[in-house]
Amino acid sequence: MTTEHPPFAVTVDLVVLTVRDDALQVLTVRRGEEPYAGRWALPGGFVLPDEGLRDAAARELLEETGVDASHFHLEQLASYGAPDRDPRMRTVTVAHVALAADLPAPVAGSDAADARWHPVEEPLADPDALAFDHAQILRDGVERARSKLEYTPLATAFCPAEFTITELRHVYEVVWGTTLDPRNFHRKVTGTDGFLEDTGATTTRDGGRPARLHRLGHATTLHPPLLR
Amino acid sequence: MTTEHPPFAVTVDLVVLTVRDDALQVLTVRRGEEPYAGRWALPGGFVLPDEGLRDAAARELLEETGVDASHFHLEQLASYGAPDRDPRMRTVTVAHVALAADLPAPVAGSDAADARWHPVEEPLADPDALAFDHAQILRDGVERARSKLEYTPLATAFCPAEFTITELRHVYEVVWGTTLDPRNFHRKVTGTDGFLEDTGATTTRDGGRPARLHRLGHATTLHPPLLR
DNA sequence: GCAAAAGTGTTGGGAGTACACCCATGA
DNA sequence: TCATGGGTGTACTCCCAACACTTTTGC
Repeated sequence: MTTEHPPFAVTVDLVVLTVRDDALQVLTVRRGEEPYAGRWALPGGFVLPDEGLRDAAARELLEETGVDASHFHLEQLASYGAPDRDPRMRTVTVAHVALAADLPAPVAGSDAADARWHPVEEPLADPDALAFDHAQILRDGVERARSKLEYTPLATAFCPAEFTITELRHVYEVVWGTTLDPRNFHRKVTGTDGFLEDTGATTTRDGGRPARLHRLGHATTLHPPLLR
Repeated sequence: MTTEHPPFAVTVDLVVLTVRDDALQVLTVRRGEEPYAGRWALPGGFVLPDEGLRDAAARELLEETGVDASHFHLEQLASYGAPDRDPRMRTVTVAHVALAADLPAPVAGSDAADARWHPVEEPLADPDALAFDHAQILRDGVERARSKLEYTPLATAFCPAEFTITELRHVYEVVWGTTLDPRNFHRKVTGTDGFLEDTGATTTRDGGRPARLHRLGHATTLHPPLLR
């Protein structure tokens, strides 16, 4: 190491995903300041001097959604630091992905004129749909979520604490954009050790015969995985 | 965003892995300066003012090994930014993983008193074996490499440009710490479309009947994956 | 010839798929 | 009784692990 330490600004940006209205949706904020004033962007902000990266992401999440971050799955995605990614200064952003069950309506933050859920399809198709390099970050975040559904029980992060197997299947179908055989899906997830825990309760909220309610079991990875 | 931009130092650190002497080994440098002077650490250094993150990692790799980074597989791993991870200042490091075939002997860099290959076992077992939080970074990097072998053709990055299937199998066995059936492995990798390309040449460098030499094919992911 | 490694054939079991079928509720 | 979704049974296919066997070299 040399004695020079070029100064950087370090931010966190968040890809907050949920399943709403049979679509995978991402939380976006409308920027109130230059650059990109009036454009949609991912929520995020500067890391504070004595704050860890994950803490900063959790704080931003709380500020943007008004809900305690301990109710989310939150993980680091990747860092983006192209020299020209922010016209104001040299900035490195540490992007995170958060997965959430259906949330209260988002609240506008201090420097966001508006906050809204958007289906991911449009910004995924248009690289200029979001400010900065946020379209690329969104692409990477969505792909992370899609692949993690294969080999972890993370689909449950999109569900309420207690859920039916059909609700879980809907998450897979929406996130992957596929259809799955309900019978085989049922057998597969109930047969994967540690994936689901039967609460004993039932519900008829989906119509038809009462469905058993489950909660997340102790597994952290799925053996065998569910493949797209 | 507010108008305050706390200053950070941004560095890159490298988990450079190779297969040598039937072991997975990592490139380490002995630190010449405080803090942690005399301790082993991962190679790395500060990102320059007009340099991208990947460019910085490639430059450090070149400085530490003396070999052109275009001959490596290099990918971003994760970022580490705990407020107290560097006693000198607030530092965020963007860790990368590099996978290499057997290399020329490492060269000591400008601020590294010594550079050496180490089997990964010892630093993986001892959290204090490396300076800073580098033992954690190494753990994450090794796990990344192990899992990527399952669903990408990345094992070839540990091989010379042309290699036999037995040499490829040795990579899997060493990185995963398992043994694999030579006959089934052979059938599996030759049957996975795009994994390998037959050069037509043969070699007897492994002894016994001549083995066909292969190079990496056009596949970027493995269908189906090879499972540990 | 013998040892060593390359490569092929065969077989049995386990997992995924497709789909028939029955169960339990609301209307 | 009918519609709707929950859940089980079954047969077929395909992949894969296990291992016998043949091929081709160096010594």
